[in-house]
Amino acid sequence: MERKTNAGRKKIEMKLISASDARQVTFSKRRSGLFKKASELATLCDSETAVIAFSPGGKAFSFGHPSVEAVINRYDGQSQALDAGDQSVQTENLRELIQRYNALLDLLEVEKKRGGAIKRMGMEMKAKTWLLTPVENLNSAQLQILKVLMEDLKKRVNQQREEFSKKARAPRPLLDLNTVEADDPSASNLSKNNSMEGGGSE
Amino acid sequence: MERKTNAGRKKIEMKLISASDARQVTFSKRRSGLFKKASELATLCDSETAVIAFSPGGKAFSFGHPSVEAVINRYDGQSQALDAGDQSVQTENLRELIQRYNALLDLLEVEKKRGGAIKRMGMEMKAKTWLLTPVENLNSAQLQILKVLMEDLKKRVNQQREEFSKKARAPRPLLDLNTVEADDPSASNLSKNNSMEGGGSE
DNA sequence: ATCTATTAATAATC
DNA sequence: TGATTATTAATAGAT
Repeated sequence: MERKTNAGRKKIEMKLISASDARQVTFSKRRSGLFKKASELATLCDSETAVIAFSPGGKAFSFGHPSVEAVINRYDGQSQALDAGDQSVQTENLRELIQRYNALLDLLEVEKKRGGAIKRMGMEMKAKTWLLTPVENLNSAQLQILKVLMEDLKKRVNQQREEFSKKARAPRPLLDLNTVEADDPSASNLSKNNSMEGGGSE
Repeated sequence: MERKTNAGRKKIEMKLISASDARQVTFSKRRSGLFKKASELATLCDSETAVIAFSPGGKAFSFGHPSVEAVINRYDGQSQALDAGDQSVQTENLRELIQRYNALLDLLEVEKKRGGAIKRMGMEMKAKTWLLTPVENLNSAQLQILKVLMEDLKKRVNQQREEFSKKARAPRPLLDLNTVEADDPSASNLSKNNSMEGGGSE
């Protein structure tokens, strides 16, 4: 007969687990536990909740209710409605959307001039045709590409934001276009942060 | 002696707690528990972790290691190293960046034409000045705005993408410059409903 | 992956 | 809000 007397659970010190194997195992167990807790919180309290955790191997795991994206959007920008659906505020949203969109257009027009030199470096749009298509009519693949483009720019923006966050937490003015105009020539250097991005194998 | 015997813990059903008071209490308790778990995961496994939860009252609570911002950025910006920093692949990145950026410029130029009518709706850029500033030199507030602009477009893209996904699962084809793929052991969709939104005082 | 002995979290109550 | 306590739930260590 086998002895079934396990040592059972023991208390552990709250510090980095040095053994990488054990660390990976613990990560797996606790990740699922954490996600379960998050799920329960969402269920019991109808709370919009999101959890993101990177494994020791660099792989991303996430939980979100109703979705990670939704929670993040709500979190870092009151980006409330804007969705098609709230008939009540549709008009207001439209106005705001137009305003933002135009700002974006102007910004990019300027960037185009700035990038004149870059443009001349031998670039030529490969698929100019679909770029003429209204966003609403793009196919999945095209939208995927467009998404990537957006993320590139967003990333640049976020990096800069982090830099500033360290210095002083911005009051989060959100779309007060009028208030923002003073050119702050406080150029800062990016301080590269992490190393192994591209999804690791788990 | 006084009687200290209370009922103690009991098993509860995993469904929305109808009594708003109890729901708020449960949220508080479980939120702290969730954050503690997240904190432990980060400590034990050196895992970059972030948790965001909105209370029934609509207030946001968050935990992040090393910071919510950092984790989110890494999460939805699985883009390569477009940053200055990786000397090794700098050239490659530059080429790619230029390509993407030009695509973005062209796209938006087109969008500008399309939106001609919109533009005429009485829009005029208020803060054109800072739009001329290189992204690297924008201040925090300006970057915040820029970020919002990016998200608007990204959002539109994502919405469309979802639409297509429903109709026909796209094989996720060409130009997979870098798929932003994160495991989402996503969970259960709860029967969303309960109202009581709106700026709550916590 | 599974299985316990324990520890940790927490529902009910004050 | 904060404690207290009876129980349930999570999980460290071993298989």
